[in-house]
Amino acid sequence: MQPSLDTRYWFLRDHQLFRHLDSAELREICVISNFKTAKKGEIIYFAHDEESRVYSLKKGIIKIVELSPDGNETVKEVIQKGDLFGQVSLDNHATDEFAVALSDYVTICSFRIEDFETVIQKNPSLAVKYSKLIGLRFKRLENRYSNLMFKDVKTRLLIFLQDWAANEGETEGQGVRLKNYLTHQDVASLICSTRQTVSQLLNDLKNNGLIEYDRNFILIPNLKSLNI
Amino acid sequence: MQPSLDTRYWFLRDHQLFRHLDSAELREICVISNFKTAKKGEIIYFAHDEESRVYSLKKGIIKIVELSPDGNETVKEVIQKGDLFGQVSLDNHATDEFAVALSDYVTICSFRIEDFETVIQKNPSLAVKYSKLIGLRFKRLENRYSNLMFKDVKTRLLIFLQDWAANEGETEGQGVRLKNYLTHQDVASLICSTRQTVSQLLNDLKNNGLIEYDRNFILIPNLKSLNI
DNA sequence: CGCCAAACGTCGGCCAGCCGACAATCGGTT
DNA sequence: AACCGATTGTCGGCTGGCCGACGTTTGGCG
Repeated sequence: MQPSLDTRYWFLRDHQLFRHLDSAELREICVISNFKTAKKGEIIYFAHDEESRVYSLKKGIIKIVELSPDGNETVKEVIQKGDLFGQVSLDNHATDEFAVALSDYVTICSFRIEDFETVIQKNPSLAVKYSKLIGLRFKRLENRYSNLMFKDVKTRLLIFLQDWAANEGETEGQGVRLKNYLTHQDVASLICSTRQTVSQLLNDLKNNGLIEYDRNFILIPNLKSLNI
Repeated sequence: MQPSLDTRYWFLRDHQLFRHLDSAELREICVISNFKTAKKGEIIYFAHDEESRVYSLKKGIIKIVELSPDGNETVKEVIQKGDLFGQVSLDNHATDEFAVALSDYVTICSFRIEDFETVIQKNPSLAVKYSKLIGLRFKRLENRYSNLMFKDVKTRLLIFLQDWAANEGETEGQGVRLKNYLTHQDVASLICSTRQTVSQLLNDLKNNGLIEYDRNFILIPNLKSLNI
């Protein structure tokens, strides 16, 4: 089940958080780490049904989902390779989030938060890096919040597409191609709107020649023409 | 201008973040700290017009304000004694936030983020505490975000009042009394609504006997009757 | 290859709450 | 005590986009 210590070592070594550690420190972390794999559609964890953990995504794509008050699932975040998730605030509060694999071959690595704290205590520079990482996420969330306050749905969708393109787009000619692993419902949930509205807006964009898409990809022929 | 080292020492000693440090460590921090005072209405800092700093509010109440795209000021946060603000994410990105004193005798203490990082590096347990502090703020923001998505304005206002009462209310008989230092505009901005709507809703509550208020105070006779 | 659930497309009704407008009230100032 | 800017009270009109409804398309699976 668990990969060998050697494999773990190499997994961890290329994480931004651990890169600068020397090899003895890294081996120590290998011992407390825990790996899991999953394939598309699988639910990876329920935060509340085991001890609190910090997770890091090594491979694949997942979404963090929370059940909304009305029982529907809402997507809180899409996690990319290298991102941290789970109890990043290092407290023990239960949440009703869980993660869903959006691609095959998802690999995640986790630490009990107690262990993780110990590691931070021993490696102060890791602590600073970790603080900065959380700070960055804080800013991202602040940004989303401000978009939600000031921008209408159409603008939020355009911003979303641009961010997505910036992070994962592969340039194709003058444009950008995205692998489309999100449903309209997912997108709606991420930009705080509804499936119908997203569907409608995407088709508007398509009809105006600003994007092409189907279930598998989104192509933005000219990023700059997606004006906000 | 700056208070004596002794005064600083006592200021810092009762901060949750520094409480557990021994006195030598604390004295070191005193040296790199910087104090400022302000009175009601004064603007305390523009984040972008000096080097990046982390601030801590020692005394009084302030609001963190950002100019919204349309030029109006929006209140991002109300800061209480002991809270951290400024570049808590420890990066150097300029923001166009500033702080406004809402009470007289505001005292804040600040560190250059470079210095603050050094302190963290030297005190790993401080690092963990700091990470947790940011984590906590992250959760608070997440919570606001989720309210904004799922609750209507009336509910957001009720939640706001309950939080406010929980944090700063002085019990009075069966109820809670709040010092009202926020304008309707401030409240609107904090719960993402408009002045008019807040005004209207507060008067509805008043007419239904759920609260009493004027410009100086808000009295909630029975917290539980403020049902959500 | 046909079946079925999941995802997408499209329409119209509807309403929370934003917005402009203006009056009333307060509190600080000279 | 009269003045003035800031804050609050109140009214209607207007609309973004939510919501239910229903049909169509897709892709995975037996």
